Amino acid sequence: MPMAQALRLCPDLITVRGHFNSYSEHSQMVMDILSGLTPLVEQISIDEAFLDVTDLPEESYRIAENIQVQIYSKLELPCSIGGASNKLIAKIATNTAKSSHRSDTYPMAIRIIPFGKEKSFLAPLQVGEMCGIGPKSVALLEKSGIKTIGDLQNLPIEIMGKIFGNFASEMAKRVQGMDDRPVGDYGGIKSVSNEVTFRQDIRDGIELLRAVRYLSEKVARRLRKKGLSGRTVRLKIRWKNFETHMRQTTLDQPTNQDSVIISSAEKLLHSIWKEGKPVRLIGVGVSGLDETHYQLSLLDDAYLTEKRLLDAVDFLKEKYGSDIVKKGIKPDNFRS
DNA sequence: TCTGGGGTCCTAGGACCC
DNA sequence: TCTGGGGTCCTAGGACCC
Repeated sequence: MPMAQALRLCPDLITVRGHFNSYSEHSQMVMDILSGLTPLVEQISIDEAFLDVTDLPEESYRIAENIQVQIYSKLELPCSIGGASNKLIAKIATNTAKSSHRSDTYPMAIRIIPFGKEKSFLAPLQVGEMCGIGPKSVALLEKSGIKTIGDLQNLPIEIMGKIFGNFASEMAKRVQGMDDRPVGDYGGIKSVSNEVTFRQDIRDGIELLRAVRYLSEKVARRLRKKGLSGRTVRLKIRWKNFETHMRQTTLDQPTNQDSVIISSAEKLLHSIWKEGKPVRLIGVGVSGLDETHYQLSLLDDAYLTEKRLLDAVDFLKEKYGSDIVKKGIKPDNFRS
C-alpha cells in the first residue's frame, strides 16, 4: 500500500513528492531514478526531492511526465510534481497540484509555474500555503484580516516587521515569490530520537525507567547503524495536561552506546519527574551528531566489551527482528 | 478537540572566557 | 578589584514541516 513520494522542478527546478509504504527502500529507489536524470538532486525528506533540470534538453512538463512514468512503471508508486523557477514556488506548486487532485487514489499531479508568474500564482493562495507560516501564524494573521498571500504582498515592510520580527525581510521576499537558494546536497541528519505516547498515563517510576531504557537502546542502535555518535542527550516528557518539557545534557565525548545514553536519560528523568506525577509521553533523542571515529587510545576494556556485545546484538536484531534479543523489556503500556 | 512520531530551525537567557 | 563588551557554548521552549 504505497504512501507518497513527491518531486519538484525549477526554471527549471522541479519538486517531486511521492507516496511509499516502506521508508528507506522505496525512498532510495525513487532517489536512484531521479539521480539517473541529473546529479542535481536534493532530497529534503523521505518522500520529497528537488531537481535542477535547467540543463536538460526537454521542457519541465515533459521531464515531470517522464519522472512519473518511470517511478510508476518501475515501483508502482504515484508522485506529484511541481515545477518553477525556484525551490519555494516549485514546492508550493507541488502542494497545490496534489491538493487539487480530488480522488480516492493517490495523486499523480503536475503543475508548472512559468517564469515571471510566481507572484500572481501566490496571490490568491491562503497564507497557510506559504512555507514557514503554520497554524499559529495563520490564526494571528487572520485576526488582522490577512487571509491570502496577496494580502501579505501588499503589506508595508514595517507592518511585516511587526508580524514576523527578524524573519520579516525573508518573508517579504517569499511572498513576492523570490527564492535564490540553489539545489544542493541535503545537509544530513542533525538528530535521532524516539518517543512514545502511553495508552494510559504512567505514574510508576519503574515503568518510566523501562521506557527510557527501551527508547535509549533504540536511539543508540539507530545511531550505530548510521555510523553516527552524538554529544547531546535529550529527554522529552509530556504531562497529563499536554504540557511538554525538554531536558538535555551535553557529554564530554560523542557516544552511540546504550549504557551512556541510558544513564544520561535516566538522570534527566530524575531531574524533572517527581514520584507519582502522571506522564503521557516520553522521548529520548541524541543531537550534536558526528561520524563515529574510534580512537583506539581512548578505548578501555569495558568500552570494547560493550561495543562487541552491542555489535552482536545489532546483528541479531537486524537479521531476526528486534524482539530476538531482550536485554530489557519493552514496556507493555506503549501504544501499538 | 482530546491531540502520533520524527525531524529542523529559531530565539532567548545564562554561564564562561578573553 | 571592578566594569564592560564580544564570542561561544549550553539549555529550554516553541513553531513548523512531513
